[in-house]
Amino acid sequence: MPPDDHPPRGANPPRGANPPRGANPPREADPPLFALLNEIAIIEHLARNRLERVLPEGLRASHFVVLNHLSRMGDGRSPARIARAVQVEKPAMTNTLQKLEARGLLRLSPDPRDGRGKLVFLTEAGRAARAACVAAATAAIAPLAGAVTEAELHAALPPLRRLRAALDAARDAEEPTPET
Amino acid sequence: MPPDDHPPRGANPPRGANPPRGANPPREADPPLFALLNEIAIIEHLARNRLERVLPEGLRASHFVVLNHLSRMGDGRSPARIARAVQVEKPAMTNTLQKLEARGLLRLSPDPRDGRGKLVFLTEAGRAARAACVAAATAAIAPLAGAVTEAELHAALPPLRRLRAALDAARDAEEPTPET
DNA sequence: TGCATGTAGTTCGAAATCGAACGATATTGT
DNA sequence: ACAATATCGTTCGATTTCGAACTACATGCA
Repeated sequence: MPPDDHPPRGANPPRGANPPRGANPPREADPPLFALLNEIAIIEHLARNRLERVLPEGLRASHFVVLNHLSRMGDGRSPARIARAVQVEKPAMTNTLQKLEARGLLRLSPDPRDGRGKLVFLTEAGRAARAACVAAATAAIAPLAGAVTEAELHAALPPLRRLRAALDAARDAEEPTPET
Repeated sequence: MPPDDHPPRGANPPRGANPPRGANPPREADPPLFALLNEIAIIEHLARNRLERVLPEGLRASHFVVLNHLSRMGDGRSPARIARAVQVEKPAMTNTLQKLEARGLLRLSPDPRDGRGKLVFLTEAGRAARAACVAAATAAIAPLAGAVTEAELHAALPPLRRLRAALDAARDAEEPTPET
């Protein structure tokens, strides 16, 4: 969701000249939840760009997320489970895992308990790459520390977690289409 | 930036059996700013999916953002200016505007004051579509109102705006590579 | 047991986004 | 006036993402 701008007090419809039918003036502001999601969309976009700039060559944010997930939550998990956890669809996870395996950062083995399934394991190179990514990311967001206080972070996190949970719940409650 | 999961207290490395080399256990938690950006990434992802589900057929979040921007900030702006405001690259904006023009939601005319430029104007259908989108989006996020209080929203917004500004500034300060 | 249904991972096609590069026009400096 | 430089919108190629559909295997129920 590429983001919108914030509303400067007096927007400037191009003055002078008259383009076909003329420019129309601005309108009112957004409701607070709208504004919040807007800001979140912008931040996500900027943060992802910044992250991918400092990541090792060719590593994408989605790759880092998988490495980080496996490192933090433990590996030996199935692709489907990882996909659900990091909120991407299965084909995207297939693609991501193939790229990471081609780089030697993880290994896929068949699940001995489920003939359909696979299990994902980090290699040593994978753990090292994850550590390098974390270091790079940490350095990249260090300059932002001055913009927000620790207290604000701790205050903002719980509501955002609730918002996330509500969005998650709202999504799950969308499948049935009972007739009549 | 597809998101990571939150760390449940005792992660469960698949017990029983021994897959090739065995599953490795989880690690420690993330620093708060990390966690915040993580949460933001998840929320953005879920919110965008939810938004696109309720938008009129074929309309994407990026399209809505442009319609909303023009309606709120005033139209008669150049594509490049819109692109900067909503944080997408120029080719993406070209694509978005072409799609919207094909739908008759806006009109592109040459800039009388700049032979290179164009100016973007909303059509009546465009304003109507924007209103419909806003209504749909408002209805879509209504169920989330219970998850976060108005006070929390107002408390969370200023730090996020500062974070956004810091990210924006950090991005601009990345171009020069002065030698020696 | 046998069949229906569900899930795992993959393939396929469509769409969006980005970076790089290009022609056209503006602007700036000398 | 004229060259150097910057900006505008676009095209191109590569990459990612998604939804739908497919095969293979699991699980539940008669």
